[in-house]
This record gives sequence, C-alpha cells and structure tokens, in this order.
Amino acid sequence: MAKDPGVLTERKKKILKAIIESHIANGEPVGSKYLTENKQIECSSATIRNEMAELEDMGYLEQPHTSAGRIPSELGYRFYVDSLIEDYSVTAKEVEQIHQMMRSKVSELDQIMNMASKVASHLTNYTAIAVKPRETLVTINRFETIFIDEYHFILVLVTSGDVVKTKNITTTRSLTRAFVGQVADSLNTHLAGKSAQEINLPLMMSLETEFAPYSELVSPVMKVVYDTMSVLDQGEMQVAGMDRLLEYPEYKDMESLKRLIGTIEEKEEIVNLVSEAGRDQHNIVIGSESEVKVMENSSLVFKPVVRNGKTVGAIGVIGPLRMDYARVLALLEAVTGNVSELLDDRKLDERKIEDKGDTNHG
Amino acid sequence: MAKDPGVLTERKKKILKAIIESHIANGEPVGSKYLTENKQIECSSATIRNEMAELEDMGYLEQPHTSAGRIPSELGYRFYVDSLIEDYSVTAKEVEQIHQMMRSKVSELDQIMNMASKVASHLTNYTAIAVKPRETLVTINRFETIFIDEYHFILVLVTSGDVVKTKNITTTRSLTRAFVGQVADSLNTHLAGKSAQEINLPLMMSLETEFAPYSELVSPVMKVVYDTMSVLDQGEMQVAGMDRLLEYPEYKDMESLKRLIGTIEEKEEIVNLVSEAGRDQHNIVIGSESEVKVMENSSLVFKPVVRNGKTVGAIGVIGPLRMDYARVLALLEAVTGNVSELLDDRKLDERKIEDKGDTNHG
DNA sequence: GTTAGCACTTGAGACCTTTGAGTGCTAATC
DNA sequence: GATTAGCACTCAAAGGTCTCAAGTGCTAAC
Repeated sequence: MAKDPGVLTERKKKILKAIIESHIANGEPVGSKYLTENKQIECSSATIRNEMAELEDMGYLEQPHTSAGRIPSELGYRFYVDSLIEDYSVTAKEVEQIHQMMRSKVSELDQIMNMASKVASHLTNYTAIAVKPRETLVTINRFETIFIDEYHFILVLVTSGDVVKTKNITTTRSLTRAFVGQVADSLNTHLAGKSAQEINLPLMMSLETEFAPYSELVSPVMKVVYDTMSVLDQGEMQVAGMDRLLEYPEYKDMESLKRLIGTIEEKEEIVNLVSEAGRDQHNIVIGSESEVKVMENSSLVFKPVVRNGKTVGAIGVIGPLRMDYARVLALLEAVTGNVSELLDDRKLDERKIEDKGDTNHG
Repeated sequence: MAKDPGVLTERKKKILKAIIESHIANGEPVGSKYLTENKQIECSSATIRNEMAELEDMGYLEQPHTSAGRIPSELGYRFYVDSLIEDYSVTAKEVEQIHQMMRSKVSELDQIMNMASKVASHLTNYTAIAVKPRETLVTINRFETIFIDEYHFILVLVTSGDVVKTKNITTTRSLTRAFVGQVADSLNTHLAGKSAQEINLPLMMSLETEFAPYSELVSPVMKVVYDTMSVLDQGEMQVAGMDRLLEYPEYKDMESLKRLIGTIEEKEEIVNLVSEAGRDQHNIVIGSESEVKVMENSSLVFKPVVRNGKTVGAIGVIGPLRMDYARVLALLEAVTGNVSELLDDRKLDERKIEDKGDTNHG
C-alpha cells in the first residue's frame, strides 16, 4: 500500500489535511474542485488531482468508486492524528457545560464516572463510555465482621486499593458476638495479603479445622471472598448516548451497526482494550488497528482518569472513523481533568471527605 | 373505534387469533386468502373479508393501505393476550439452556439478575432487561464503623431490607479507635429508623454540637448517608441483547429506533413502569398503553422476581408489538422461576450462605 | 511542474411500467 | 339471512430506463 510514508511534501500534507477535515465535517467524499474553491490551496484542480492520486498510491486516501471524490483511509486518519491535527480549543460555553453537569451532589466514583460519560457523549455527540479497568493484582487487605443477630453477620472485606466489599452472611447455626469477632481475626491471620488465585484447597481445609464446629461456615465465606475478588478483577463499563450512533450515515448499514452495538454491550473486549492502554496520554484506536474485529468501521478515543497517581478509570468516545478527533481529544481532556479534580484528595479541605465505599442489595 | 368489543363470535375470535399469530410469525400483513389456505377456517375468503372488515370496524385490526392485508391493532394484541392466547410449553431444551446458563458460580443478586436478563434475551431473541425497582421507603437500620488508621475509617450503613453500604471516610484530623466507635453509637442514637427525607438541618446541628471538636466530620458523613439513601431509592436497570432490536423490520426506521434505544438507555422511565407494577403476575405493556410515549411501537413484558415474599427485581423483554407473547411469557416464567429458586432462603442447606452485600471501588 | 480541456465513469434520483396481492362490492347461491 | 363466486379497483414493491452532475484520468499545451 504505502510507498514511502515518510516523505510527504508540505503541499501533500496540506491537501491531505484539507481532505480529512472536509470529510470529517461533511461525511462525503471530497473532490478536487471543492478543495480549490473552499480551502486555500494555490494550485489548480488538475494539480490536486495528481497529488490525490499519489496520496492514494501511498495509502492515505481511498476512492469509493471511480467517479467519486476521495475519502481518508485508516492510515490517512492515523497520519492526521499523529502529525497534522491542530489543537481544538474548548469553548467557554463547553467548559461551563462540563462544570454544570458535573456539579452534582454525588461523590461516588462510579457515579462521577457515569456522569462524566454522559457529559462526554452530550458534548461530542458521539457514544461515550466510562470504563473501570481490570485490576491485575487484587489482594486482601483485611477483614472485619459485624454481628447482626444470632443468625446473621456482615463480612467486610477491604482489598488493596481501598476497595471495600460487604456481604451479609446467614447461618443456620446460632452465633455469638465474640465468635463473629474471632472469625475476622482468623480470616485476617490466614488470608491477609492473599490474592484470589491463592485461595486453594489446603488453605480451606486448614480453616475448616480452625473453625470447627462452625466448619460449615468456611466454604460459603470463602466463596464470598472468592466471588468478591473475581468481580473486582473484571472491570466495568458503562455506556452513554448509544442512540447517537444512529445519527451518522456510516451506521445506516444495519448489519454492521448490530455488530457494533453488540460489541459495545458485551463490554468485554473494550474493557480489555482500555485496560491494556497506557496511563496518561490519550489513546486513539482507529478502525482495524484494534484487534476487536468488529470495530473495523469505528474509532475509539479515550483518556484515563488518574487519582493520586493511580489509573482508576477512563472516559472514552466511540464513533465513526471520520470522528472529529481534535474536538473529541480536547473535550475528553477537559472532562477527565474535571473528574480528576473532583477526585483529587488534595482538595479534601473543600470537600472534607472522600468516599470509596460501595453498595449492594439483597 | 371499538363498537362493541364484548361480543365476538367464535368465528371472529378464531379469525383474529389466526391473523395475529400469522402476523407474529411472519411480520407481514395477513390476507384473507392466506387464512383459508393455511389456517383451518371453514369458510371462503370472501366471508373472511367480511369478518375482517367488521373486526377492523371494532378496532382490532388495521390496514396499512387499501390493497394490503390486515395487521393487528394494539387493541387487537391486547384482546389476544387477555383472551385468545394459548400457553406455550417451554421445551426441555430451553429448560436445559436456562439451567446451564444460570448455573454459574456467582451468588450476588445483581449478577444473577444480570445473567437472567442475558438468558431471557438469548432464548426469546428480544432485548431483555433486569430491573431493580425503586425502593419506596428506605430507612436507616443501624451503623457500624471500622477503624482503619488515624485518618481513615469505614462507615457501614445497614438499611431496611438488609441492604448494606460502606463508605471510606477520610479526615484531616487524627482519630482514635474509641472515637470511631462513638461515632457509630451517636449515629445510631440519632438516625436509626430515619429515612432520607428526615435528615434535615436541625438534626445536623444537634449532631455537630455532639461531635465537637470533630464537628467537621458531621456534614461529610451526613452527605454520605444521604447520598447512599438516595441512590437506593433510585432503582437500577441492566440491558441485554440490545442489538437484537435490529433484527426486526419494525425498527428499520432509524428515527424511531434511535428514540427507543435512547429510552432504554435512559432507564428512568422503564424503571418507573416496572416499579409501579404489581408484584406477582406477568405484566404486559402494549405500545401506547404505557405513558412512555416513546415505546409507542413496542411492547414490554416483564415478570417480577420475588424472594421471601418481597419483590426484589424483575426480568423483562422489549420488542416489537408483534412479539411472540405466548413464548415470551412462558420463558420469563421459567427464568424468573429459576432465579427465585437460586435466591430462595429455604434452600440454605444446599448453599449455606446468602449474600446481600455489594461493592464499590474508590 | 502546472494547468486547461475533454472524454469517460458512475451513483443518485426521477419517472415510468409492470406485477401481484389484496380489497370491497354486487349478484347469485345455499 | 348468511355465504360465496366473480370482478373491477387500488396500491406498494420491484424493475427498467434516462438524465444529471460530480468527479476522475489523461493528453497536450504552457
């Protein structure tokens, strides 16, 4: 495909940039005449045609059919975002909107991220996602137990990363407050520092002897612990503004739209993609660059959200290849910046508390 | 529209039923000739035409255009599900699939429900939802606190309905283990039995005096409590198999599809609909019967999941008006039945534990 | 290296016709 | 009075033809 991607004359770059930006704006193939008339390029349409032919040879452009203009190829977009793109300046109004929408009462990470994805979708007019990446190494930090009544107690599990999970445990055998306290102690002795993988049969057996005559408790408790840890490993993802996909003519094709929606809903692959990404910079995945075959017709742009130096999630945008990358990048920057600010522990004086807890129903 | 919906001759019922079932199966308008040839109706096409004309007058049928067959109206579907529908028998294979898919290791309600919605979508081939209904009256049951270190403790909040939420609280002022214990005691004295609405300024002020010199703690703690309670009120909803919508020609129309996807993603309105529903029976909402204007072209069928006599959620299916109601009803019955079984406390002997806890990250 | 000019290609859209399924109505029949 | 055969009528869907306009590649002149 590409002949010599390194050597693009200034004029070629200018033409390529003009084509890409026109196509992003209009969604239609761009012709040579259009460029001479609407973009400041000082040469005739014939010259542009020659240049375009060469750019096509190099793999930056494509032609839907002989008598149509050119559209950028994936390689073209890639070159554009790497070398040609100009910073978009977020407008005051957009900043205002971000602040407005993020200024909600909630302080839970999940909800902040969720709201951030809504903001991102709203401002960019693309489908947006909020991802909580897969945790690679979750270990048990400590246990606490709370005695409720004879037959119920709550198991509190604090993991690395200050994640707290609680579980109601119901037994058929009556308990005492003291015993429930011992449970926590034993669990702490045996399990602190362990990861899900390290919970194995010998461990369980040693616990069973220790807990006699409540050995019946061991396996359910361990199951809960194991469940909890596994869930944490998994990552999460929320979607906002899925319906916006339908506004773009590239998703007129029902079949590919169906597949894309399926992939988004499945979450798995996208969470993977995001989890593997670097921590600080923007990440742009253009079409078939990703291993997610199904995203072939789409681009994913996301930016991690960092709190206290730790990546706690990412906000991203999914849309057609001809996404307005400049604008999306700038807006994601603004949104994640805002989220980080909300999460920043150094601003405790202002908010006084930080919450990392979570809930579950039963 | 309707002249006298009560008096349908047996033959009219038979014809109506045949039309609806044909249309559900094929998605196309049904003509008189088709009926004589494929359904056992002992009269000529002309007679059927007369009958169909009358059924149309009564409001049970509609005609897309003069030279087309008839399709059922919403009223027609309503009459069908109320009076004409025949029970569908879930096949052994389907039962097997339900068991297979539900036999996963997890025991958390959220995850069970989520899996159930996937099963429902898979088996019915419609979009499915798992709803956790709005709680109407959540009150505080009790507090516990867990001392972590000088600057951190965990606040555990047990609400009515045995829902547990935990929050990490970070302070700028150093704490003692004893003090953290007192916090719980105070909170219990002042807040036990209260609902979110009852947390007001006077209450906060009385707490602030009590907590001096840690009065700075009061407002953040109360915020957490309030947040928590509000979130519980809200209800939740998960979607599975959204892409399946695109398989039905009635959603070819991008504009209405966009609106439907928007409504589903928004969740709000559907959660309302489900939350208001009765507890035990099936619920069938056909098109514009619901106040959710946007579902005008679609039907929602759902069945509550009951645990220990309490409605803890619902599994439902969203699809075109010409949904295969009989099959959907039977499969939802089977799926919710399976879920209830998994949740049933009486089977504790088998699983020994019950978990109601939940998680959150930070 | 650039440009004017021209023949060529091709999808989109407008318009027309055909086709066939299905109807409503009338008059004959049971 | 209910049923049915028969027939004229309607209308969307499908296919065909034509035109239109945008855009190209190429050649030859600058």
